[in-house]
Amino acid sequence: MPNPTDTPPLAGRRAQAARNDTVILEAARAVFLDDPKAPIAAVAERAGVGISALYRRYASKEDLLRKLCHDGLRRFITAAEEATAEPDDWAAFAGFLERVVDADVHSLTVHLAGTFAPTEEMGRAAIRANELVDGLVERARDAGRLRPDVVTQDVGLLLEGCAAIRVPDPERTRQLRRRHLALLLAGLAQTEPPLPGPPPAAGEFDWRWKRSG
Amino acid sequence: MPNPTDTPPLAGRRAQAARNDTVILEAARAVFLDDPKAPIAAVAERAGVGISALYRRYASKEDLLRKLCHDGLRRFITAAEEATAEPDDWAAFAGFLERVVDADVHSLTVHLAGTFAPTEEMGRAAIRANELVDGLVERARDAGRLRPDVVTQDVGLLLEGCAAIRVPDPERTRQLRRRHLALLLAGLAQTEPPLPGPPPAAGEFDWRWKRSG
DNA sequence: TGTGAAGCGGAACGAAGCATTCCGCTCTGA
DNA sequence: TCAGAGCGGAATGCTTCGTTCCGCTTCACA
Repeated sequence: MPNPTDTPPLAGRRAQAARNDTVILEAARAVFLDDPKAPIAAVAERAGVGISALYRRYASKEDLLRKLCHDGLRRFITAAEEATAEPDDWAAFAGFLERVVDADVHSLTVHLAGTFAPTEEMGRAAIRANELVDGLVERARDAGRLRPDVVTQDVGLLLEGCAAIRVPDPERTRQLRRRHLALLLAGLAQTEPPLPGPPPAAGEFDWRWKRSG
Repeated sequence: MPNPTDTPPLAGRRAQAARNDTVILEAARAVFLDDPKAPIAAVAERAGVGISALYRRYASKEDLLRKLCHDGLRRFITAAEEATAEPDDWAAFAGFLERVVDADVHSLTVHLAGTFAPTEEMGRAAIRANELVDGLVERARDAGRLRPDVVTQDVGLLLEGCAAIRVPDPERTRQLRRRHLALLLAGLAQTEPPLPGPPPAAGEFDWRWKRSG
């Protein structure tokens, strides 16, 4: 095995393989975002590679799905961390939502749930993500910019709503979701009328992660 | 139990069959609402009947789906008509949305789209539905209660967002959707900040109705 | 320049899921 | 009494899909 970090050749078979790594991942992302139940072959086709190029990298479809979801979770956390750095409390909160919607990250983590067995590390990442969102919500609420009857779990619901909006063109999808989000943000900034019903609770969405979905 | 001397027999085989008509329809509604790609057998099981009871009534799965969607469209129109009768412009608009969300009608008409060939009558019904929603939007907007940059197509998007929220318990699902809707309504009643991006256009969602979904 | 194998394309395979059909049974209703 | 409406559910034939396998190409290295 040659050292991968030592003057890596950028052309030839190896380079092509390295390039395929990302091409495949991007294709998988696009395909499963479009249809979480898409066949493996669709990913291969989209990536412009054969099926064996996929199976050389991932032991099974579940493996690929897990990797994809884990990446999505990481992106989610990055978005939350970046937003947290914003000094203005409301801008931090709103900016976070915009980032997540733009990156289409919620679909990745949620619509893929239940199609694979999550790792322990993903569990930890999920907790971390939750803490970050919690912080953003609390800040915005304490600053009086966010309605007081909103809880952290509302954020997930709200992202779900945005993720549901989809048209064939990805860029147009992004625009429409932004429009929807703007509407929600305008509602979140109000204090009246109060939100009806019991607020969503912490474990109320864990069922998603149970197998066979 | 024998029937009193009445012309239509309400007990016996015939009555059971008549009862099955509605039982099957309700089961189908519940099952396909939960999973638009559910197998026919799931409907039969839920209804507590055999498969042949289904095929006696509908020539094919597509037939059943079409009937279900058409019914949903009718419910949608009824909701819009009832809401239109409300004198207060905002209450009419908000009440319409609440009705549709409560009846879970949007999922029926939209998530099933593309799984069957629509009839001409359904096309007419869709136009009628659109006109009704248009009227409700215009009224609320002219009354100054609804933000001026909202268009009729936004309503579909917004219902889509609500329909995306789901938990295993139907009643809890309804509650959470109501909560989400309340947030949206609070946003819809604001005028600032304006909604970003080009508003959704009329034919922008027709692709749903093209086959093979 | 020879060679072992990494990397790959895509056909082949086997399992699963599903719409639809079919067979035989049970009652009904006249 | 009995023809048949109504029905349950196994059987059928097809499609879809995950995964494996085979043989070819190309590169790294001697």
